[in-house]
Amino acid sequence: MTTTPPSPRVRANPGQGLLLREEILLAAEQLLIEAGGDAGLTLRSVAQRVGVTTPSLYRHFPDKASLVGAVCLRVWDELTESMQRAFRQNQDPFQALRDAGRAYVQFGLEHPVQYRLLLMRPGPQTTDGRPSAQDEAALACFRSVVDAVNHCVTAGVLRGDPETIAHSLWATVHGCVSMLISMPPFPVPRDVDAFLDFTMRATGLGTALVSRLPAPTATESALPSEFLARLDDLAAVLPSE
Amino acid sequence: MTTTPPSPRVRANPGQGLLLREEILLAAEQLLIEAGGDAGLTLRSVAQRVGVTTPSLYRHFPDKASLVGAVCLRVWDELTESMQRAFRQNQDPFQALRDAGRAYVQFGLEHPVQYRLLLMRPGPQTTDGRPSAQDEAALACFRSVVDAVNHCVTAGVLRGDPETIAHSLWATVHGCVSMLISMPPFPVPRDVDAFLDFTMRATGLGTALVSRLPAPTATESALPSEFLARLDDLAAVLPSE
DNA sequence: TGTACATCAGTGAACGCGCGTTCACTGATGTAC
DNA sequence: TGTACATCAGTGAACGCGCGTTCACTGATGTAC
Repeated sequence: MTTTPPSPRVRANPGQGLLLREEILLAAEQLLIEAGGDAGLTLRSVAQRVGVTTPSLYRHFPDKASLVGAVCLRVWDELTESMQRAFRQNQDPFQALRDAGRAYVQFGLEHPVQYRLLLMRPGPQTTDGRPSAQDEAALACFRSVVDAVNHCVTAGVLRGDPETIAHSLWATVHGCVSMLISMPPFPVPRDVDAFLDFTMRATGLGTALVSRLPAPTATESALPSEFLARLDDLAAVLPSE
Repeated sequence: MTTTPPSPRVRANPGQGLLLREEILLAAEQLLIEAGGDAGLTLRSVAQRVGVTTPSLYRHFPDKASLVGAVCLRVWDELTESMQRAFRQNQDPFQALRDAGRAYVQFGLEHPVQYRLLLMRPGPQTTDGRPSAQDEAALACFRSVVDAVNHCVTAGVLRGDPETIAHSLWATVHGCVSMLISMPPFPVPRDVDAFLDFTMRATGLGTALVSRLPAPTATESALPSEFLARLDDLAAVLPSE
């Protein structure tokens, strides 16, 4: 956003280092987007964008990984907030889950580089044994989804283990985002909205259905005609607004 | 696999360059796995593993990207083959789709680095305008899924646009794999198999259900109690083996 | 009120590394005459 | 049958680049006396 020109920078007073830290984070995120990922991000470019020399960044972050990590932490908070907004704005817990899913997808499509940074990185980016601040932000985000699923269970819309269901729902929306922003070398859906609506409805209703099936049941093979006939009946019951 | 020791290499005769090309590809894939991705792959390491000097690789591949691309091409073929095996071995088209999905997930979990290379790369890796050999291999893989969906449509199990449905199903299994191999900083499912079974059943049955709903219908908000009651009836119809 | 000092944000120059890639070459082979 | 030659897989040394990071420094500020 704030394209600070490389004007001669006024030196911050002692104790005011946080201001520059803030500017560095903003510039880093912006350049992350331009570079398409952390591999393409350069400390030199961050320093230049802020209007400062490169070693100066080391007053605020011990190394490049920490800088990127700090950006990620901030993005996690934004993602969590946009989902929790959906939770707050819905009375019905199933509807809340659906809107949160949409918020999640929208966030991913609007911030593909950041999304990739949070959720599509190669390995477990652990620096040491215990969870980092970034891990905790991610965990908080996941927990809020588990809570929302739990409300559906309490309301009788879903059944079963909330954490497993949350993982399943997350995997589906993550698959949608991931597929759309990674542009694998085969055709992108002609109608992205139709694709998203279809997938999210199928997952939502399918989860409601499957969570009602006896838990450790053997997997169904073919779908019998009686089942298909009842599916047709069921479709007629759903309200169309 | 074939850990060729750095023994003094016998020079191939003119016209036999393909042998070394084959060895290079094998070594490259192995080192790709060890390095965790193409960013960590080094031409020097490939050459060393094969037992040859680095510039020698340039007799077989114009640059590093081409070498990685050639590995990808091969992996696409393996993935396609493992899914088509599932298609061939099933009479019932819905069951075929389910088994293909399982084969897909299994492939991804067993070859995480390669999977990431094929389906989780940053941008459209187009060198020029027209599709590369890798693009065509990916397209062939996707087409085979569309065909399988089409069989389900013909059999009356699914309804609607096969390509949209294929995208939707692919997104779901891709989400599962992607989530499991990327290890985002929140808890991995306690029981991976239960998670996978649940997700794939929900998607399969949900897709069968939603494909029966009037196509461009408004989205359902809350699930009415009548719908939930019928879901219970429906669950009783499904055969358990 | 003036002065010496500690603090610390930011500087300028450079190090050292590993990488992809290039270049002129070598030498064993199959082939044409 | 012998000889000159074209072919081409592989070599050895090096280039040049951009990167993260380090180091000794500078100089404006607030504060203690």
